[in-house]
Amino acid sequence: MPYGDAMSTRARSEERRAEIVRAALEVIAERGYRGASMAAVAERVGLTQQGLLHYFPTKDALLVAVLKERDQWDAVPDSPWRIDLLAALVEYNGMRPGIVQTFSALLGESVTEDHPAREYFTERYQRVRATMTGALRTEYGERLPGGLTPERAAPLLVAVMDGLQYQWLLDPESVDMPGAFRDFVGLLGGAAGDAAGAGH
Amino acid sequence: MPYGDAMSTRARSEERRAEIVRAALEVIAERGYRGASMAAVAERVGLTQQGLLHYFPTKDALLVAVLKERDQWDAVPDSPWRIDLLAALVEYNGMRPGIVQTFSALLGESVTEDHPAREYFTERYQRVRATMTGALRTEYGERLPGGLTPERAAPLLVAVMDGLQYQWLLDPESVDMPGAFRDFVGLLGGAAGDAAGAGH
DNA sequence: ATTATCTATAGATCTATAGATAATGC
DNA sequence: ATTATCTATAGATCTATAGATAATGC
Repeated sequence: MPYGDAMSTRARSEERRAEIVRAALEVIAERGYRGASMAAVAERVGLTQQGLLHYFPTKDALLVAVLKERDQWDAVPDSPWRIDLLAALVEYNGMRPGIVQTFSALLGESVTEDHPAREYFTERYQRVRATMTGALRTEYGERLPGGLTPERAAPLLVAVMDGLQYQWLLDPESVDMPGAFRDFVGLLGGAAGDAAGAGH
Repeated sequence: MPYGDAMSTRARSEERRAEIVRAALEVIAERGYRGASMAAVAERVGLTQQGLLHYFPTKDALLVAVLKERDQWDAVPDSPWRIDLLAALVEYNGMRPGIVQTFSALLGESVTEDHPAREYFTERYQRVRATMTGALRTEYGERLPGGLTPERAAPLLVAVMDGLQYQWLLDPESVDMPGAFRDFVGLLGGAAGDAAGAGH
């Protein structure tokens, strides 16, 4: 029994799959999806390209697994998200540039034609905007600063998260991603500081 | 004289180059940079791939020309930008999804390793954040809502612009990019509406 | 002379299929 | 039987080089 334990074939297979998905996340972070080759992923787990195809019969099948992984990752339940949890998530993301890079690269590619992740991101954003709308309403009620409603603030919240990721990935020294995100939350909360132009 | 006019060889050459760069913008919008082939660009201007290499001897050389084009495009002079001009730019961008898609795809790819546009975007963002800081200071002075300074608001402004582009490209029906951007500007200006949680 | 293009082609990759071999689990 | 891998390989691409041909501009 070369594995030295009682793991079933099925369990070992699942573990191998997970290992492959992790490798794929890395390779996509480095080269994007279109630039990632099955051979590069295979090599990273010590398989030949054809051995990898035993687990994921096409490149797209592997991408699907990667995207599923993401959904579990920062598993935003459709239910209640709190804004302070969001800030904590951004803080946490600041400690794992690899994952952030994988999905920022995928998001960027996804706007190109026929990209296999396009539908995934489109639907994900609809869902996330709805979730954020709910979180904002719970936290701040119906009226936000600037005369905004939760519906109108939600896309901004999402945009800030994504946009900051690009600036931070390109230049982590110059951009304090979690700090900037808290700044934005403060803006929505109408926190301290002055109203516009008041002081000087 | 097959061209029927007095255009010099040099001028015709320049025109051909411009034509090629336009084609490259399209192909990159459709497939990203890594996914774009020189042959696809060549075909679009009615050349063979090798004919194209006469004008741009490598794929990277063509990318450099594309990025230069961009700098002229929304030529943000290092000098004064006004916030209302920014809003107008976002409005204008809403009418040219092709260009937005080209550069959103490039930005996404640029975070991957050894991407030939990485340095370009890193430097561009440093410049743009500085420009925006100046514009915010001119417009709103030293104190912004939420206790922000122009320095801290600038990365948020940039992030909102980029992030909204992705949401809008993926789902133009659901996202009013220019409207959302104006919402954000209103937030910075401390416009109408209530302070946090005031009403309900 | 220089410029604009073309044909031919080398040399790398890439995805995916076919089919073999060995080990594992009923 | 099923699962895990491998070798071999077809069939597409891709970038880039070499070298020819024809037209343009001193």
